[in-house]
Amino acid sequence: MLAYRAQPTPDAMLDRTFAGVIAKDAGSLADSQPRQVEFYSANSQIYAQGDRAAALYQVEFGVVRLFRLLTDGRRQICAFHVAGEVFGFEADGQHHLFAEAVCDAAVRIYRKPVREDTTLLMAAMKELVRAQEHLLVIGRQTASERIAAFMVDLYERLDHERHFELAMSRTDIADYLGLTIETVSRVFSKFRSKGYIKLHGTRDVEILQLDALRSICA
Amino acid sequence: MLAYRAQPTPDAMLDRTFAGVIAKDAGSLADSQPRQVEFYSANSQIYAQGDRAAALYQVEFGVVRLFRLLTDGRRQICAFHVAGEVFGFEADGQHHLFAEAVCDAAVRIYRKPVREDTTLLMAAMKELVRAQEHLLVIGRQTASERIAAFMVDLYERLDHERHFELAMSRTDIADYLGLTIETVSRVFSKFRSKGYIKLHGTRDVEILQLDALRSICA
DNA sequence: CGTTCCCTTGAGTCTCGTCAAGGACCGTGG
DNA sequence: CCACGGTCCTTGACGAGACTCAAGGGAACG
Repeated sequence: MLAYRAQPTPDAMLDRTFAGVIAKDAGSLADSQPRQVEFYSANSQIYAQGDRAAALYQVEFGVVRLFRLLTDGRRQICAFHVAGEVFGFEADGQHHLFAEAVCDAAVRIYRKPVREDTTLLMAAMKELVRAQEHLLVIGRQTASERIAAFMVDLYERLDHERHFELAMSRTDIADYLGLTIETVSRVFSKFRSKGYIKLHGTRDVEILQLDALRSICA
Repeated sequence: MLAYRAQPTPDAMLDRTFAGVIAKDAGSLADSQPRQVEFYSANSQIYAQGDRAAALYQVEFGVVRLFRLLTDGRRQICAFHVAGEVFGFEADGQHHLFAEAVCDAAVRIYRKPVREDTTLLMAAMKELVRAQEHLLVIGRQTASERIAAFMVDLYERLDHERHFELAMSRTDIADYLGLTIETVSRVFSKFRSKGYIKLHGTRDVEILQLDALRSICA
């Protein structure tokens, strides 16, 4: 039987995706000295959401979970990581996730690793953060919460304009939020009847009560 | 009213996250000549899942959707992208998502952009691909499908060992898959009673019918 | 003016969540 | 060795939220 707690053999580690990449390219991550291995007992915290991010982490043994929290305690784990895998990517100097040891674990820490050309990397990490935040939305939120979050996200991405056109169909919205078009339509109607939004046309939306939508997002 | 279809002003573009990064750092992405802008009419495909990936894309105007498909047609949109945003990241030379224009759109294409030190970038993209695949699981799959996918994923990450220990609690699994612990427990029991798995202890799992689990994943 | 596509609304169903009770496992201490 | 308490897991009954199926409305287009 294979146990996560066991330290993997060097060979096993080389088989693993990230370990392979890193081991084969000793000139980059490995250069980010000082290297350091830290041990974490089960359920102890490695870093918290909001912490300043100044390192990358590679699992030596054990298992690590990355997760986000809603204010009411609902939790969405974005990933489990086993030996060899790298985590701790961030886009703006702070962590957007919590990291904890699932069982006793050791983590190798690469401090200040970002000496590389960061343009692409930053864009990729931005994309990653977006995906992880979206995981929380579709994993742990109700239909109303998802739609409200969607509206607020659009508002913020579109120059804080309260009145905008939806480029996408109800089907697109449903597939984005993990719902059906009927549910999307019903929630739009509910928000309209409550006065949160106004629908000038099916895709022509005006936000009337932004705070109401924000508070629904939880 | 703000319409996605309108071409953004240069100033507006500079405000946007990725555009800002790229415009300010003309020495990197911009060097990846030849640069090229392509137009796509509404609902036309930009690239398909499985296509060889050899470029990055930046939205000039319009909206783009990135999505994955299940064999039965269920679809999960992972992201919408508006003017200035960059997409098309991949981890192993091929696209893991479909990209389509939501409405008429233009996309600037940066071919063969990856001259940078790729170690970190590859790790970040691997993480991104994982998050996007997980989006499909929790956005569009039933409880049984999620658990089956989870078991198969563990099997494949743990050296194809059919007998392994779960490092994580039922609560962790539930939070990872967007379910409750009761539902996780019920599905485990169902799989056990159908002979797909054997539970030597609550966290000591043996896969008996791997093909059955795979076929459940859809 | 008719057709088509997209969206809305309603009725019924079902999956999954909630609440509650009980069982298994484990370390501690007698 | 066994009793005890705590934690984690399982199982059942019930209910709510979202899905399915179906019908109809409305805007765009020829």
